[in-house]
Amino acid sequence: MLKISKLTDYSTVVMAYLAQFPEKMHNAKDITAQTHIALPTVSKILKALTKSGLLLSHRGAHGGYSLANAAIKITIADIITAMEGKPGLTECSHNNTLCALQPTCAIAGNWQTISSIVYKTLEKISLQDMVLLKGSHLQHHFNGEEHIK
Amino acid sequence: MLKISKLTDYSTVVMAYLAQFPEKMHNAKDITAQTHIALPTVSKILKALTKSGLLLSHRGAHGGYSLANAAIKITIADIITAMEGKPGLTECSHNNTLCALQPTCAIAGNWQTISSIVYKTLEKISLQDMVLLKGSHLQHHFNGEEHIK
DNA sequence: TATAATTAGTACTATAGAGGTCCTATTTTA
DNA sequence: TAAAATAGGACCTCTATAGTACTAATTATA
Repeated sequence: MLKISKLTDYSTVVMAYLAQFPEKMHNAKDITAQTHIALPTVSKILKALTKSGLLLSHRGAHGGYSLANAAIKITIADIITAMEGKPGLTECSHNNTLCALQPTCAIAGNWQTISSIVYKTLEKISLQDMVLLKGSHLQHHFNGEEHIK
Repeated sequence: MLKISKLTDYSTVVMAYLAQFPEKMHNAKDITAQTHIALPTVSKILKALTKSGLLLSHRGAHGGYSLANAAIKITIADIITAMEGKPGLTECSHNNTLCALQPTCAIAGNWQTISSIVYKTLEKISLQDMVLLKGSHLQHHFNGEEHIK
């Protein structure tokens, strides 16, 4: 149902936690304790986010992870992209050659457009929005700007 | 990667085809021939869309399917909802009780908001947009309205 | 009224992908 | 040198999706 994966979902939880103490270094065990996500899962997420450049890692004793950028510069779109690759609603949103229907499909171009609209929407929501503003404020944020017309 | 399912994707192709000849009745075999989607799959899709009220069906000889409403009244959101249920980006977008993290999850409310923003975006795109306007026009349609701010 | 055409409904199977776990190597601090 | 962490895979299990097939019900028409 137009879902992001559970891992991606968890990633936003983890990122949101890290964003609350941006200057501090957090190790996987610490994050598990705070978020109640299983340790191996947290570990997997942290590795993926690091590889994509959203987190910085530091090995060894007193090592851990921290945000690579300010929370206001990191968007929901960034997190989804890091975990799942660039989002596209359909196969043909990226790769025109994959779909067998392509030659007769009248609407392929539209899906690329729609995907990009959704992506831009997600790019407008920062990690900071998630953490500081909490639910209702985010709502006003968008309503106030007449985001959806 | 934030995908809709293949069946849903096909559904939009089928709906778009039907919308090109709204007054005519089309049977499953006809639609298969035109869209190049396998017959059993087309059949499955047509049944689902009928059950959700997007299509009207007529049994027996010379029976078939036709749009239940004008193409301009049917939105992409309608089609996705018909095939997959109301879209929500995360588990907790609908059901607050499902997620084990809920008590400590700081961002659940935000996902509900974001899901609803995405949904509203998809509600703004009609089947008519898909069929008549074709790719580039749809783009202008949204750019012109400064849809994404 | 019989027949052919067509949808309705249900049940089944196979496959891919997601989620989750664990092990070993590497790096860094103290 | 030892302990504390992350890095990087390998691996397993389970679920949901996609696709298929079969039978029943309905309708037009000859």
